[in-house]
Amino acid sequence: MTRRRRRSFHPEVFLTKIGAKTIIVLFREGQPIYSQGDASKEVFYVEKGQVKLTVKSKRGKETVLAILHHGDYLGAGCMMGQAFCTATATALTRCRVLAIEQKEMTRALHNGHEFSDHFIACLLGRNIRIEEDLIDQHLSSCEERLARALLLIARYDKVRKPSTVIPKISHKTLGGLIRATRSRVCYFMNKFKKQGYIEYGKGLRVHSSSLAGALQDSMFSELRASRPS
Amino acid sequence: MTRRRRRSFHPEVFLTKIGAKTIIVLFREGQPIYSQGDASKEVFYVEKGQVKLTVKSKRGKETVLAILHHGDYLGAGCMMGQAFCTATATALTRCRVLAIEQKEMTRALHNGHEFSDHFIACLLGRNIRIEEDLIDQHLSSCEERLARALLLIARYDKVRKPSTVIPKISHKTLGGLIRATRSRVCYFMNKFKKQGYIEYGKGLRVHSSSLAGALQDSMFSELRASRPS
DNA sequence: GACAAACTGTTCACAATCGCACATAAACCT
DNA sequence: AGGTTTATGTGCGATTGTGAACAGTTTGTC
Repeated sequence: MTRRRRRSFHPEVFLTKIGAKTIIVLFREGQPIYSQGDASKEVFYVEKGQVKLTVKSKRGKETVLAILHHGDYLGAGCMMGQAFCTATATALTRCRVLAIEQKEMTRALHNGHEFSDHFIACLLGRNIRIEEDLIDQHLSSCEERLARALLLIARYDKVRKPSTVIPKISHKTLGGLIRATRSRVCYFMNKFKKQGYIEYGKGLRVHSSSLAGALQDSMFSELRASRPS
Repeated sequence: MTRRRRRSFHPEVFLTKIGAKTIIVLFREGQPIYSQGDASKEVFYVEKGQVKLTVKSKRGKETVLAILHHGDYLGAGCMMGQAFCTATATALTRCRVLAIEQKEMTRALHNGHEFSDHFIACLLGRNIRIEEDLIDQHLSSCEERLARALLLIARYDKVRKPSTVIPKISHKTLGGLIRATRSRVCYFMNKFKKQGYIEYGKGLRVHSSSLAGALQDSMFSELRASRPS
């Protein structure tokens, strides 16, 4: 499967080199980076940490669009002239984020092709990922979706094997992510726990190789092997 | 809302200008453009017509990922080094498609910034659209999803008002698109018909303004106004 | 430590949706 | 036309998922 390699390119370094105005912002756990409805005038690049993207409907229901990691861009909509943020971005962990004004971003994209290549690769990667999420929604059962979500979050952790620790992600958040109610998530989490796929209480540990068993004959059964960055 | 404007840029013209090897391919209604599992070595640009993107799971279930129109790119995964097509692309109508080899695509992206700007805009637009689809999956009812799907397909038709004709899209296809069974789609289609939102039998006509009423207090209630290209 | 707030575990009645089955109806060969 | 295939209309039992409730647990704060 295709995962982004060549982390040789560092936007921060490049942007500094060409003298682009950027600001490094640090966020504490739980702090909002931007909120749905805010004016959107800058793009954010996640250098470290995890970010939760949520959307809430008029009826008050809230859902989790994605969990983003280092190397992902946030709020790119403003590059298309979107005046307002369509989602809320919240730091799930301590985050180090690069804020880049739309103008500066455009300038960087026009300075050689190094940056535009990088940005295109990011967009393509994100594209592929959201499409997979959509496919998952359509073709997988609730249980499979949860398993996949856990595996995908786990793979972004520092400790690689045999089990990885996941930061604070509540059942409610997971429910929003996989389109299920909290009680449903709770039910399957305990099922996974009994089966020894995960353990929790004081941090969550995912045993990727065994949890991957839950995805055997679904799409995404290859999640076992691959690793990030 | 943001919809792609400035159709002033024509990939075909640009690619010819820089002497890139491209092939224009014509497809008949129902003809496959590429199939899930094929080697992916080229990107396709839809110049005219509508294309259905489908994915089928190991268990044999099939779902519709998207319906693409003129101005959309297909199979961009190969730009990220994906060796195989993850979906099947089928022409829904007569189509005029530009096939661009991956190498040529890269070359074009590095020739000035006109093309890379255009491509980035397309990717961003597609990104936004898939994200909306995902949000729709999470927050809307089956009935709302169907209404939205019909509105989105209708807006790409030539005849603009007051009602637009949609080409051959079966209930099964619609079901795949909105994550619902055929019988469910049939039920709501007849409900919409009774309410006078749509009419069909020998081609489908969508009365956008009234059908939009079904989306009043959902997200996407702005679908009424905007128009494509 | 004590209190409040947020998160977790579990249950249950009920609504939405699925997966069939069957009957037509329309479209497509030859 | 006749026969085949494909699409539509409709009903129904089985399944899945919802939403609300309530109790227990952890976390954060003063």
